[in-house]
Amino acid sequence: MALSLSGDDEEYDSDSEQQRAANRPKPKMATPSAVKLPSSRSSSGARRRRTRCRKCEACMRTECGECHFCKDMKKFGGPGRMKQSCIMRQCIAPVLPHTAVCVVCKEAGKEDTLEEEEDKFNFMLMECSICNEIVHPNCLKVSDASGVVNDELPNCWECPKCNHAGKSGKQKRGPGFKYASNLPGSLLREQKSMKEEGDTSSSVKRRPDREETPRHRPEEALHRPPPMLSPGSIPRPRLEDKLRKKRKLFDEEEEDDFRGRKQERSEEPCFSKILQQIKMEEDDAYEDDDDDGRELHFRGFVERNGRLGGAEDLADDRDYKSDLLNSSLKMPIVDSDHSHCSSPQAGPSSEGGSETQEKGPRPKARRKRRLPNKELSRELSKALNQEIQKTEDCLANENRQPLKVEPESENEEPKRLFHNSNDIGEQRPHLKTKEMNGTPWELRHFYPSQITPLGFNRSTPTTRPVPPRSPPKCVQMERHVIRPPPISPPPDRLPLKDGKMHVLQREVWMKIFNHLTHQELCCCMRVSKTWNRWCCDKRLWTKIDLNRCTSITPLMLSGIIRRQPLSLDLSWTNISKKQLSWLINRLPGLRVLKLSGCSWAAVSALCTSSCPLLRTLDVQWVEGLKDAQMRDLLSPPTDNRPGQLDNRCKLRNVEDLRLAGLDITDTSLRLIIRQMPLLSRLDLSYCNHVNDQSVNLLTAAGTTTRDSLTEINLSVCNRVTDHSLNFFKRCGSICQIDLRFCKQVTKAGCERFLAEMSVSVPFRLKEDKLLQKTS
DNA sequence: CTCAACGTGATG
DNA sequence: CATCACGTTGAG
Repeated sequence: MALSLSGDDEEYDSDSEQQRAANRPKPKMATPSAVKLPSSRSSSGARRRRTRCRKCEACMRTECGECHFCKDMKKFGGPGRMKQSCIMRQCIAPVLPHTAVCVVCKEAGKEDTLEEEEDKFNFMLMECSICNEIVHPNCLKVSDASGVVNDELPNCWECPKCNHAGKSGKQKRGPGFKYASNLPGSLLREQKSMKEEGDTSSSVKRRPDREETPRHRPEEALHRPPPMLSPGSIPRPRLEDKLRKKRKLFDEEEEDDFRGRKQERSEEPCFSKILQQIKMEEDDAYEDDDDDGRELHFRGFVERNGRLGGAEDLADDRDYKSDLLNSSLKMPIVDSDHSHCSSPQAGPSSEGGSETQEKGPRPKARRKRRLPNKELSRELSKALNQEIQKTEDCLANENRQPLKVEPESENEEPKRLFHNSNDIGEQRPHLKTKEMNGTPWELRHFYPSQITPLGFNRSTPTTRPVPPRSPPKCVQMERHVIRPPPISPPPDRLPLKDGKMHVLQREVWMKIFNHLTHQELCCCMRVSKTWNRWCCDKRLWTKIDLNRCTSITPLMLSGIIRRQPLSLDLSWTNISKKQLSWLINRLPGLRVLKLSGCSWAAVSALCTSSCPLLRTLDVQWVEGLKDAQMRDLLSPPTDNRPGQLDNRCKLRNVEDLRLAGLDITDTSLRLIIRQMPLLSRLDLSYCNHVNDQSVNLLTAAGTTTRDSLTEINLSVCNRVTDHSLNFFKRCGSICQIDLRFCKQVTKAGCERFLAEMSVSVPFRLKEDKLLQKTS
């Protein structure tokens, strides 16, 4: 990244001067801001500036070249005045600098030298978010005053001193204190927070963040369920039933579990035997959960406290899959590389103090979740939001549909429904369909059932889910920490109750976990902190299927990122462009992406994001995806400054392309032929514009598809005739030609093809008009 | 040393 | 408030 463009210096200087002359009459920054500290944090001297972790998704990414800050950079031709990191590269877990030392013993963090989690914590450097002091917890001889570990930032806590002094939250926190979740790199909104309502101390800190942004609730839009999805694969429960169903997912007990105390967790039937043995990292396991995984807790809390009417419904509308994923999101922050993991934790921290008390003797520090200090990287957040908003706006325009969308009013609606709740509202996916404004949009995509005669195991058309309205104002997008997926997450062995270690090593457990379904994995993740961590191993989540999931929530998105799947199925979901874009940018290794039935608005995220490793792209039945859109999808990035961006097709490595049901013509096919040299499987079924000429193109001399194509699906392409079969004879690698339900293809034609091919490449008719190479 | 970019003050 | 600007810190 450190592209050195020193040659620009002169230009920079002069430019800078000019600019200053123009914009800043008085360069009066006499005071070096980084040195002179505001009085508010004079208590303990200068803060150490944090630095990139270099490991998180964001850090691993390259500069987008498009954001505000990138554009400012000299290497992108900007003046270089702002000196800010690319918004997509904002580290989500900034660490203390290597040079940081304990104020007491003057030594660096020593956690690496220790095995025991607890030791690790005691010997790692912790920076107080209030007084900024950096110490080894062990060096503080305060016995029972507990520090409050901040989950959002590695090595960050409220030290016992400050915590004890009763300082709280923002008031005491230095103004510049940066929380990871504030970073644009983690732009998802948080879904935590209900429990925080009862959290006296923290509510002080957190409420403001919420209250400052009560106006729009992007989530409500996101959670709005699409109209009646009724695919066979996933029964769509009635709202009232969903909660129950969802519970079934894990176990009947779960519910009680969550309603009640988490200690009962070990009752989960599926593993109860083992569980008894496992050292309950109990409170940890749960409370450790990352913010985004707290919905269930949250519900428990709400119910327990009886504060919010209607809390019962909270999860009711949650989609089956969203529940699955969300619950599985309950990952302790500890799975990040930063090992404050060892730190003991408590959950909802000071909820009326009950938590802490109940727990009896606790380790020194509790964990507390905090809402990000919004003030802090506000700028960056906004930068990102604006970028996003910009694209969304453009998109909205370009996709202007007959019916108008009224995001504002849409977003208001839920508020009335859930008065109490900024927070609740966002947790509820369930505005009733009718509240969705009856947008014709979804209706227009009601494909007649007859169009799905084939037993594709692919998505078949149904009603489209309603796309989430993009939040009218991005400002409200709160941040959500996403931590990189753990790689072989420690520890190596499972701690048992008696202090011993389980005989099986992690990798053996992993083999076992490998046999579990995702549901079961989610179940396991609630067992203990260790299991939680292990079960989030991305090896266990290579494929994530959210097909027809009515509501893609931020929690799910972050869960996906953490698991870094190779294959992601978002078909027939209402994912938004913003969400998809966000995802893609964070899934650099994605191989398979299924977006069938999504809106072009969403799919267009692919135009601006790059997924170089994508092998399979399924965009069948994507609303509004026609030639023009296909062009956008396939054209190289528009910003082609030399040496800056890859000017090859973003989808150049796609081997399997599914375009069923699209109104595309040969124009698109030409592009595809040119841009996807590796294309091997092509699904053009239900493409009414596809005809013999299209096949001619695909198989023409000089095209790569001629040799690369192995399977082609032209079923229900009524303009394709027997003549196409002649073209296929030129295909060197073709193994399967699906012409089922092509009215103009005759059985005789197929048989003629078989006969003629039999000399060189024997084919057979697997089904009527389905030709397949034998052997 | 250079480069990146954090954190915060100044400005509009 | 949002945005710009920049001294300085931190990494290499």
